[in-house]
Amino acid sequence: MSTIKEVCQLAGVSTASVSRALKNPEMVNVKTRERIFAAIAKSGYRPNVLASSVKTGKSNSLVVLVPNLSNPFFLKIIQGIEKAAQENGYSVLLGDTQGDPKREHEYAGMVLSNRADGLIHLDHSFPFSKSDAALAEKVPMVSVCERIVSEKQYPVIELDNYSACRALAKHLTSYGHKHFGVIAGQNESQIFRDRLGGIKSVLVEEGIDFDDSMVVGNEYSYESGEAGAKALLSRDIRPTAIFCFNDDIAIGAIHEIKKHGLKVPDDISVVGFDNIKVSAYIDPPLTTIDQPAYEMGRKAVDVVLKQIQKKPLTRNREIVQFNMVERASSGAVRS
Amino acid sequence: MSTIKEVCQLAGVSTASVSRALKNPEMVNVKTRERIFAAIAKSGYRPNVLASSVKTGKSNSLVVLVPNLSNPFFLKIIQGIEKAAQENGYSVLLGDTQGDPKREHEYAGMVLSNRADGLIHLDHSFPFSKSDAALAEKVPMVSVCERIVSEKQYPVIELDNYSACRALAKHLTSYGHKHFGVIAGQNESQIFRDRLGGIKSVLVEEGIDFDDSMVVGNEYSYESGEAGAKALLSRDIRPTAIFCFNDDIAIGAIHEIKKHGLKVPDDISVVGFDNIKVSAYIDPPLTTIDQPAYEMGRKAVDVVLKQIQKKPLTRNREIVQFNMVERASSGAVRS
DNA sequence: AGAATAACTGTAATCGATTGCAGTTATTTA
DNA sequence: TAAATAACTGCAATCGATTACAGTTATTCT
Repeated sequence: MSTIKEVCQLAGVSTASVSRALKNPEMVNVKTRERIFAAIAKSGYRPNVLASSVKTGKSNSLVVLVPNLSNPFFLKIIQGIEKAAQENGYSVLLGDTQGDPKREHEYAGMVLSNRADGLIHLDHSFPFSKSDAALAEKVPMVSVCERIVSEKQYPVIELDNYSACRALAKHLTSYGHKHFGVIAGQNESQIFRDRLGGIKSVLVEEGIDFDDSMVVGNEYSYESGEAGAKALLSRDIRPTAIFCFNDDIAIGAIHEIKKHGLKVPDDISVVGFDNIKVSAYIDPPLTTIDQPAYEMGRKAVDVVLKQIQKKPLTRNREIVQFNMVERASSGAVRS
Repeated sequence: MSTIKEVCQLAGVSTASVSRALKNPEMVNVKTRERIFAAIAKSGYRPNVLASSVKTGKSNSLVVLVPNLSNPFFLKIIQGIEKAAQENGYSVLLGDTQGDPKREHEYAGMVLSNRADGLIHLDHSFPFSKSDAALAEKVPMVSVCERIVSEKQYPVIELDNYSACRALAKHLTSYGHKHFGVIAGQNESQIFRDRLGGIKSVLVEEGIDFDDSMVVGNEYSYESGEAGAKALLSRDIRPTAIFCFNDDIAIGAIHEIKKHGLKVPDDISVVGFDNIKVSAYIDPPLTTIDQPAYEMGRKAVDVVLKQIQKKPLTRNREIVQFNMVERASSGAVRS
């Protein structure tokens, strides 16, 4: 690997000029500039970005914490993040935390050790360890989907989960459903409260009874969907419609329901959340809430970059639009 | 952000001792060490990893090039990479290339500019630009699934695609199928040749006619699966079994077949490749080849780390085991 | 033509670490 | 107890850049 010095030698100039030729070409005379570029080409010189980072104090990287890389919904967000980062000259450090606080601390620490300039978190946990909490105060950090629980209110890109679930609930009640089940994901999160709140608000309006024993599940996975459906099907009053808090859960639930010889939506309607791609391809195609995941990723980058550049944020919570996608997994209740 | 100097002041020692206390604790007396750690704790000091990287010449990062982040199979590989990297003190820089050579060059360039120490490529293209080719000679690089096309033979972690497809083909011929279709992914790759070769070898043995007009598709996606199935269904002699070169394609194909009012597997058997998680949950569950994606990711890290540490590689091609998973999407041909 | 200004370029300090070498103190050994 | 050795510790050079400042040359203005 050749360094800036070798380029100097070849071009007969100082390191300063080489550095300027690359960063601020207009500062150096066109003739010398050409000589420098020729030397760069000949030597195969590549600036050591780490060295420059030490001097400038900017690593031009963002670290992204993902609770679960298997979830295609997160992936779509990450794609958006990655693209936006790249367009802004940033690179993305990926941290698959599996929800493990130790791993979160480790990855979050990258911002403290100058490996990254900012942090995008796809979860609600405060990712720093208690001992790092003070240092974390001024760290550029955004969360997507979930609000981070901490004293300081970090910016968040989120959906109006309450309204989205109201839309789903209205959709189902309009079909005449009266008995509902819910298969949730993490049930200590704000998302959980918002979504369940949205559902309940509609049921109250419609005068439909609902109690929390019909809420099961605590993980966003196919398996949890299967287990949740199994549990709900064994109830005395079997629900005729099930809200699943993401599409993976819904896919698992549908699988289980069919295994019991029941039909979706004839016997039970199922709705999901996220609108991952495969949801349009399963049988029956899934009614769900479309979240603009890619856009959310891009927005997260915008926000964290603004923080890094110490530009003011117009707002601390960015609400993105949802869209209910009606497909064949939901239908009229069978009389 | 406090630096090593502040810790020195607090502890009353030189920078050398602080550095040693962190990297080689046994080199410094236990009493001073304690003083240093106390000072570190008090100041909230975090070593600047970039500064240390400049000195040591190691960034402790790997860059991973992914042609398509939406593919859950790649994700599983990435999970393996990420975990193994983390265990070895490396972090992962993610590059979603979308198969675009420009983006590949850009990400591959990270190794040349000291941002990363090695490169894991999930595709077959040579990721460096022609102008960087010379510099790339000694870059630690591995590919997973696909062999990189270049003069130099880079190590690869791959499956015995030929044998895997032979297994699928035997499975289908044993069910009496005689008319086959293939929906492929990229059809200039080694994978394509190996897989098609495997299928054909069995058909030849069984005396079954097959010609290349029954091979369609050029992308690993649901849409391509749909389009491919549509094309195959319109043929004069409709295939009774379709090989799909990944599970996404198979899912798209099944969707399309059902849309035509046909049944899987009664009318048409469909087999996939990869065994992504959702394949067990679709209807009918997919017969496919299980690839140990997570393990492949881990192995890729092993190999690239060996290259980085200039340890000898035992072999240049690591073949991992496949496993045919028989599910309900394949069955006897209807008489 | 001489002065003022603009346009380049180089010197050297700096970023925040790591590490070879030498110096100091403590511990063994004879 | 003196000499030899081991165990620490600090000085200062170094990694590969960036950049304030000053110095030099070229251009413009009166």
